[in-house]
Amino acid sequence: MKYSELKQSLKNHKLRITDCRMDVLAYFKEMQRALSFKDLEDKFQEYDRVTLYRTLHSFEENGLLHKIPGDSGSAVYGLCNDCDVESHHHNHMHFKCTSCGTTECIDVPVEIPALSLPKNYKMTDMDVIVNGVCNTCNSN
Amino acid sequence: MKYSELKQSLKNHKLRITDCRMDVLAYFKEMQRALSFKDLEDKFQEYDRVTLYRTLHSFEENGLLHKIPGDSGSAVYGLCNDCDVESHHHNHMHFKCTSCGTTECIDVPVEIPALSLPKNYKMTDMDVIVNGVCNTCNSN
DNA sequence: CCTTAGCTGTTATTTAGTTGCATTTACCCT
DNA sequence: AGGGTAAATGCAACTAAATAACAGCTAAGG
Repeated sequence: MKYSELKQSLKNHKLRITDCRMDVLAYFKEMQRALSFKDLEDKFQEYDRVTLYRTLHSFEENGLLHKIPGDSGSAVYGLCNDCDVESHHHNHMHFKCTSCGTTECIDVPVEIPALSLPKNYKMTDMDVIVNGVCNTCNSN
Repeated sequence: MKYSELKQSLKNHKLRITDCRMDVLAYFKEMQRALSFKDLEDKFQEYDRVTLYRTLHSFEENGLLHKIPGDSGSAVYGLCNDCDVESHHHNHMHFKCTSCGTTECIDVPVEIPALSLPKNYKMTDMDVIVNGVCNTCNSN
């Protein structure tokens, strides 16, 4: 991904251009899968832990990343497609591979079914996590 | 819930009968919602933190509880309906209230749709977390 | 009873995430 | 351009969450 595009992406989300943010964003774009804090910490030893935490938070806050629910303890983040500072909408699925542990965003829209929720419950949105075995692991 | 029933429930899942396990299980049955480690720690100050952790793990391992994915950092557990040591199957939904933060198991089966997963991906199961406002919070 | 596998409490350690503060930097405005 | 300012960074200390090691105790089966 081109430098100028990354820069524009940060600007679009009202974020200042800094080395750390550029590198982290580029890494997300490159990897095309959900990354944990640990992934970043391993990759970017030149940046302070705290800075990486703050980078993740600012990205999440400004609609560049979304936090993906996971029972694994530490949080995992994935790139948003068309979110901005005002509106977050993540109507896609997440696929978690039980073999290699990686999480990916799958471009299958979550169609909200006519849920028969108990009386007086109101749904705003929905997280769907599909567990299984991914492409790469299936091939081995 | 009767003492003898709780006891039988533990036995059915091949777990020894201990004070801690009886109390924790009773609490889950009584509350009828998902509980976090912190909930237990607050409730049962007579038991050591480590023991409570171990109780949760053993319950999970033996099919008495299932871990519910959540982005909130610490894990949340809900009672299983018909699981045992061998087979876990959690085809029900989870409802997380954005207002009070509690998570409940909703007895609506997750009907696995004809997902068009990317090629060579294989699904084993699915977690569905419905976010919204619950009964009690809606009434206030 | 008595034995023993397995549960418990204690302490210590690892891992995850946050806070405060001094310094530096991006970027807006003439 | 270049200067002022709000924001980002690095560092250090701190809180919280989870796990590990080990010695003593107890449930359950004979």
